[in-house]
Parts: sequence; structure tokens; C-alpha cells
Amino acid sequence: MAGKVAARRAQVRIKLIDAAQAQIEAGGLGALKARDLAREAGCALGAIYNVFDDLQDLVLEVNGRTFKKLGAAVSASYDGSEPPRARLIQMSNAYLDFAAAHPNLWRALFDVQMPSDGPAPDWYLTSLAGLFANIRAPLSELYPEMDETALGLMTRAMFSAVHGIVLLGLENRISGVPSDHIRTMIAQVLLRIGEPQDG
Amino acid sequence: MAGKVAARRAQVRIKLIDAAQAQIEAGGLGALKARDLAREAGCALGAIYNVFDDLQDLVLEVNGRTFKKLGAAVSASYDGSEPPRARLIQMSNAYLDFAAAHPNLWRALFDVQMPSDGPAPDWYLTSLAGLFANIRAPLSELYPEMDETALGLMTRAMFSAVHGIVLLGLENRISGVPSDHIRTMIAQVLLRIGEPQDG
DNA sequence: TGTACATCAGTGAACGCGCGTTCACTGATGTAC
DNA sequence: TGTACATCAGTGAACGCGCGTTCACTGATGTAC
Repeated sequence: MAGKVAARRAQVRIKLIDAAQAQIEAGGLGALKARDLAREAGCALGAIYNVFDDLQDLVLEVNGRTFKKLGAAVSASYDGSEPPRARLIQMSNAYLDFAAAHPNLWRALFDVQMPSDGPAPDWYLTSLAGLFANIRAPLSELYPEMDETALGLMTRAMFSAVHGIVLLGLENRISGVPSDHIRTMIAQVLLRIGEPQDG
Repeated sequence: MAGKVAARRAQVRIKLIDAAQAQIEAGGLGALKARDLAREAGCALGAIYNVFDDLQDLVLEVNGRTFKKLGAAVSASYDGSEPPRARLIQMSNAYLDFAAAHPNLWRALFDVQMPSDGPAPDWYLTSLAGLFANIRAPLSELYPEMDETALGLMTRAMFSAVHGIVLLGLENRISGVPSDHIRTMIAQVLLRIGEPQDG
């Protein structure tokens, strides 16, 4: 029966991605070491290169997973019945919670060195577009008069603003603050934004 | 006459910081290499370690300079006569302009690995406090009813939000946008924030 | 089914490179008298 | 002022380490007949 080899290969692939994820989650991108990876995955050092071109490939796999989980967490944070402002805040808090729960996986999404040829791989753009779609919907309810361009910019602006608050809030360098304070900051910014039209 | 040695030492120190700044500005933190540094500064490799403990020290010197320049640019962007909302926007645009003009120096401010013992060096906290003071003033005009704590959080929130917009706006990874668009995004967020009280 | 051969994943020692830091040596600068 | 000595910055070759990737070899799996 054929397939024993292919199955084993697939298994090694999964084990390597699992191990890479564990390493990045535990110590950040810099903690991804080929030898540790092989040891944790229970295969030989050289076996990594039977399955992947290089470690960078592995990082992209892990980031793909992370983006999926992040997207799911954000999507699960609202049911669509909320007023748009409340929905934005719930999504932002879900974003914060995800980042706080998996800081290293989350940072890896933004720290990867993208290949210089193509500006970004497909899975990245697709995942990002999905995330942005979540934000755009409530914004278009809040600002029905906005055209597509303005709405697109507003969406980016919202995401970036929340991202910045979460980013600097989570690193103690900029003088770390507890999650509740980060939540307050998000609400401060988002509530003010909604006010003129909505309350 | 004594002092010839000390003078020379001081000169080497300056040359090394200049060279380090040039390297970081040109290629980011990762481009700071001891050998290149020595060549550019016109001294021997070992001389670096006569003046500094290690390269990290040099990075901190460069970041100190950068923070000073950044602070000056932000302070110079307003004269205090503007309405608070306009002032916030001018400061934010100055921040954007600085980041766009010196992206690698700017990123180095946030990318340094701080020593794990103390959370952050003094010059860092001082500079940050100065930057925050610039933001707090117009905010307290906009929201006179806020207490100190809320105002502090709002200040951080503002800074973080603008930082996030500039950060993601400037890296093409997240799908780069021209500076004008970044300006629009900043205005979108800040203007909305000011509206309920002010317009 | 059984045997002989081919393939290709598995292996880990070795390669190669980069690079921060050290160290034994030297020579200019400064000091004592 | 001049001479002998001491000091310490200047020097760059060498050290040491980490680590991604390769490569010649092996053995299990798959195929042909």
C-alpha cells in the first residue's frame, strides 16, 4: 500500500508546525531555533528541510494559524444585534484579549520579514481583509454619508488606533498598564468617535 | 598639559555615536555592526570598547538623541494659540512627519531591548513624559471635567492611537498608504474625538 | 507470495558565516625628579 | 628644560558562540517481475 511515506511526511509537517508555534508562543520569533524544533518535533535536524524550504516558511504557517484564530475570536465577540459603537468596542476588546493571551504569536504577525518581492503573501492580505470587513460594517452604520474611500480610510484608522493602544498598552516598556486600563482607553477613543452622530 | 587624552576620547565618542546614528538611520537597528562602526568612525574595532561597554550603550545614546529631536519637532509644531483640537492634530502631523523622515531612527526607539532589571532607563521615561505633557495640555482644555487619572489614560490613549496609525500607515506591509492618507486618518480620529465638546 | 532492486525520506555531523567581544601587545601621552 | 619611567588608549587578530543549512550516507518503503 502506498501512502505510508506521504502520511508520515504529513505527520512530521504538523508536528513541526506545532513545535514552531509552541516555540514562538513561548519566546517570540527569536526563539525559533532549528535544533530545538527538531528535538521537540521528534525528528532529525535535516528532516525540517525535507518538508519546508526554510524556517521562514514555518513562521508563515504559524502566522496563518494565528490569523485564523484571531479572526475567529474577533468574529465571535459580537452577534450583529449590537449598536455599531458597542460592536466596535466588543471587537476591540476581543482583539486586546487575544493579544494579551498570546502576545508572542500576535507580535509575530507584525514582526515577520515579508519577502521583498511580493509586498505580502496572499493569506496575509486575505486575513487582513476579513478583519477589516468586521470593522467596516459598524462604521458604515455610524457614518452612512461616507463614501467608499473615506470609509476605507476610517476602517484602517480605527484598526490602527486600537492596534496602537493594545501594542503600547501591553508592553511594559512604554510604562505598562493593566488590561482594564487598556479597555478604558479603547472605550475613550471609540466612544468619542461615535458620539457626534449617535449619542 | 593634560587633557589631550580626554579630548581625543571625547572626540572618538562623538564620532562613534555619529557613525552609529548613520548606520541605524540607513539600515535599522540590525545594521549596527561593530566593524562597520569602527571603519566609519575611523578608529579600531577595540576602541569602541574603550569608550562604551557594548553596542547596546551606543544604541541608547542614539535613541537619546532621537528622542530629543522628536520632542523638539513636536514642540515646534504649535505655538499654543491654536484651539486644542487643532493643536493635537498639528502635533500628530509633526509626529508623522518625523517618523516618515527618519523611519529607522524612529523605529529604534521602540525596538530596543530594554535591560530586564530596570523597566526603562531614565532618559526614556523623561522624554516620554515630556511628549505626554504636550498632549495632556490640549486634552485637559477639551475635557476640563476629567480627573487626573482619566486624563492620564486619555493622554496615553491619544498617543497610542496616533502612534498606531503612523506605524501601520508607514509600513507597506499592512498595505502602505501615502502620507496624505495617514494625515486624513489622524484627522478623522482626532476630529471626532473633539467634536462633542467643541464643535 | 517471494525476491531483487530502486527510491527517497531520515539522519546528524560538518560547513560556513556573521559577528560581538577580548586580549596581548605598542606607542603616544603624561608625570616625577 | 631634559631624561627615565609609568600609564593607558589604540590596535586588530583571534576567540567563541550561535545557528541556518547542506550533504554523504542508511535504511525503510515501495515496485517489478
